[in-house]
Amino acid sequence: MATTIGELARATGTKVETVRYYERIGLLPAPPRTGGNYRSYGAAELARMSFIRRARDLGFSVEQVRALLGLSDDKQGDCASIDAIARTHVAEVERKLADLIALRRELKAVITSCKGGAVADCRIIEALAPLRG
Amino acid sequence: MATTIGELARATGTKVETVRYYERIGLLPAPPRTGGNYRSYGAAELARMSFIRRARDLGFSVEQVRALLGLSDDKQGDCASIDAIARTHVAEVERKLADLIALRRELKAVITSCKGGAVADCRIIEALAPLRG
DNA sequence: TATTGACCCTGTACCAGCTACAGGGTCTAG
DNA sequence: CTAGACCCTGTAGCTGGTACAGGGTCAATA
Repeated sequence: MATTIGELARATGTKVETVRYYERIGLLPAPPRTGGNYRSYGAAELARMSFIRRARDLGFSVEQVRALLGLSDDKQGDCASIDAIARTHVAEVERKLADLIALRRELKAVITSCKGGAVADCRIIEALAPLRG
Repeated sequence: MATTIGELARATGTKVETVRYYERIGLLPAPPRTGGNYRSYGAAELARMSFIRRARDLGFSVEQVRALLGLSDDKQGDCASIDAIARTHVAEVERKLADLIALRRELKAVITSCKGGAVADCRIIEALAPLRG
């Protein structure tokens, strides 16, 4: 049943160093050790690590994951706080999305019509340095 | 004509510490100093700082900005390398954009239908912890 | 003239979220 | 019995700044 840190990492698609890092910052509890001082993980840690990994993949910050874990441990608690964290996060994602779309538009405007001439006539450089234009 | 670091920062929409940081990492040359050891900037530095600021705003990395500055200093050089950097960057932006769109789709799937019940029945937590489902 | 307050200086430490060593120990297969 | 894959701790590095601490300078005002 018990797995090593390497197996846990492989099973959750993380790196060994990352698992140790999560332990250090208190996301993952310190597991028992074997005689040779190896970390020995059970099913609960595997589930917790999967949860962390999935939440991180979805872009939740480490602090948001910490909050989600704390809230999810309290089974009697109210789902509303969890919902609030998720909605805050989706709002952040939508803001970033809007920023990137604006950025792409500007970048494309800058890039148009470089015909490979000399730098002195480069439109990209011109577009980047409005004070010289 | 000569401006202080504070004026340069205000004129380019940066912070004083950031200007000093750019000098430290070699993006902006170290300017002459006044008798009181204050940095004294001229028009060239202002133009360079504007360029840096605009390129950073457009999401170019510091190393990309460094390369663009190096290339743009060589007026006889070929515009093609500049074009390549810009196209690489726009490709990165489009990749990030696609990632964020996928992320938003997944997040929204996770969020649907939280009715404010107990955490034990929270669909968000369920969606995040596939191993428990 | 003295003193405030806004500005400037250097140097260092800190943020997120890992990642990459260095310099060891342990375990397993051949 | 030895090679190699794995594990351990601890520390330093990455990006792109930001935030002090502990001072110095300069212009205006009382």
